[in-house]
Order: sequence, then C-alpha cells, then structure tokens
Amino acid sequence: MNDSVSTSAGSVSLLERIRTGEVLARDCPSREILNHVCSRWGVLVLVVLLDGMHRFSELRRKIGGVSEKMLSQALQSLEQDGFVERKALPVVPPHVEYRLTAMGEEVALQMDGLTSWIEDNLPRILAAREGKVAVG
Amino acid sequence: MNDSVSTSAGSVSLLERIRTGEVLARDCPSREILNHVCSRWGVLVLVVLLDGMHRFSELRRKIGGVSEKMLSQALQSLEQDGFVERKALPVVPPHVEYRLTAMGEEVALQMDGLTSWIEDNLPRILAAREGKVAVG
DNA sequence: CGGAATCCAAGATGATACTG
DNA sequence: CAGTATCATCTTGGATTCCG
Repeated sequence: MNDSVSTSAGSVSLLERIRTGEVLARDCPSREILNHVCSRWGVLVLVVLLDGMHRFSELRRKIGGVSEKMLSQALQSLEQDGFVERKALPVVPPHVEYRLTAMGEEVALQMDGLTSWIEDNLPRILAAREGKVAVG
Repeated sequence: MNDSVSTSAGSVSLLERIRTGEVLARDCPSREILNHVCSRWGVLVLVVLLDGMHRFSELRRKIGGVSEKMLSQALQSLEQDGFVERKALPVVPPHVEYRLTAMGEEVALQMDGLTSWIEDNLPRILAAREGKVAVG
C-alpha cells in the first residue's frame, strides 16, 4: 500500500523523502544498507574487523558457525557498500586482506555498541525471558 | 591464546581486545537476541517505539511494507526478550498498546544510533556503491 | 588459501481468509 | 481492531565439489 506522504499542499515529494534517507519508507535504499549491516553475519564481521586487518580464514575462525559461503557473501555486501576494503595479493597461495574503510569503522562502532550492550545485559535479558516463557 | 578474559569486564580497554567474546561464540544466547533486535522488522519497531506508545495498526502504518504477520512476530520476539511491553485493554473493539520497557529503551537507543547514522550517510554510501557496481 | 558453483533443507516472508 | 491460520514463494544457510 502507499504510506502517507503528500498530504497537504506542501510538495514533499516521495523522492525528497527518499533523498533524506527514511528507513521507515519501504522503498528507501537505506533499508538495504540496514539489512546488510544487521545481517546475521554482517554485524559480526564488522565487529571483528574493528580489531584490524583480517584474512578470510581468520575471520572464519573467529566467527563461530559461519560457513565459507555466508562469510564470502557478507564480505561482498559490505565491500559493495563501501564499509570493507578487500586487498588481494597476487601470490601463491592466495593472500587476501580485509579491513574496514573509514566509513566502515563508523558503522562498526555502532554495531559494537549494540553487541557490547547485549553482552553486558545478557543476564537481565535472559531473566526477563524466563519469566515469560517458563510457564508451562 | 589471545583473550581468555570473559566476564570480569571493567578495566579492559575496548580497543585493545575488541571483544572476541560472547556474540562470536556460535552457541551463545546473545546471538539470538542480536538476531531479534537486528531483524528486518525488529529494528524498525524499536526505533518507532522510541517515540512512545503505539497501537498495532499505528506501527503497521508507520513501518512501510510490513505485513500483519511479520509485525506480530517481531513484536512477540521483542516482548519475550523483555524489550517491549504489551498491554491489551479488555474492550470492544480490541485496543492493544505497545511500548518500550526500560531495557527496551536502551537497545532502541543503540538501534536509533545505527539507523540515524545510515540515514545521515546514505549519500556517501550510495556514492561508494556507484563506484563499485557501475560500469566495468 | 580463497573463493565460486551447485544442490538441497530450512526458515523468512507475504497475500488471503478467517476469528473474537 | 488485533490478531491467527494457511498456503505459496522467496531467501538463507550449509555441505559439497571444483578451480586458480
């Protein structure tokens, strides 16, 4: 369905709203970016890369449970969005380095704030959950 | 090994050992919480509720593109984690209110930081993308 | 080593219809 | 109004295999 916009005589066009980057608008490109950085593996990649350059297999080892395919996919999304820089050295065996761009470090700090908060408050959260679902 | 530090927290420098802690462990419950608040609709629900109490259909109207089912599901996850409080008034027609708990407001602030950053930097991000995906 | 390609299972998502 | 139930579909995720 169409959502709000253009109510009064004021000519607030859809394009203008999109240009300002409204995550609540279904057609805004920011939704896609949000999904990339918030994706199951994307957020973890960002947090790990805050620690500096990593090679593919280092990332894979640090991020518990990620498959090669998913890691590769997450890295590609983040690289396309300009958050991660990929440098492949022309050697044998292959040597590829991943690191955050300046912009990537900014988002990564946001995600680190989130993951840190969750880790710090995990006991509180789990306690709240027990009180809700336990009844059975 | 690198960091065997776990929950002592407090005196450990953030930038020195960028938490390779809980969220990176595949079996840690924090992963599930992370996925709830980072889910496609969960993050938007949190951000909207930062504005105060909302009814179901108000949320649905504000969050462009969400279906009833997905909104309902996101709200249930967030309620279970103790981030959202649901109050159903016994009237006809039904009247249900959703609002953030104290804990929910804390996470919501984190997510708001993220979404705001994305909105503010969308032009930069899209520009970076153009340079990558565009013509070969 | 660092992927890409393929196949398949599982889960997310959405439109529709229905209920209290 | 605020959901739930159902079914069809699209996307994720993982294991395997192959390549430079």
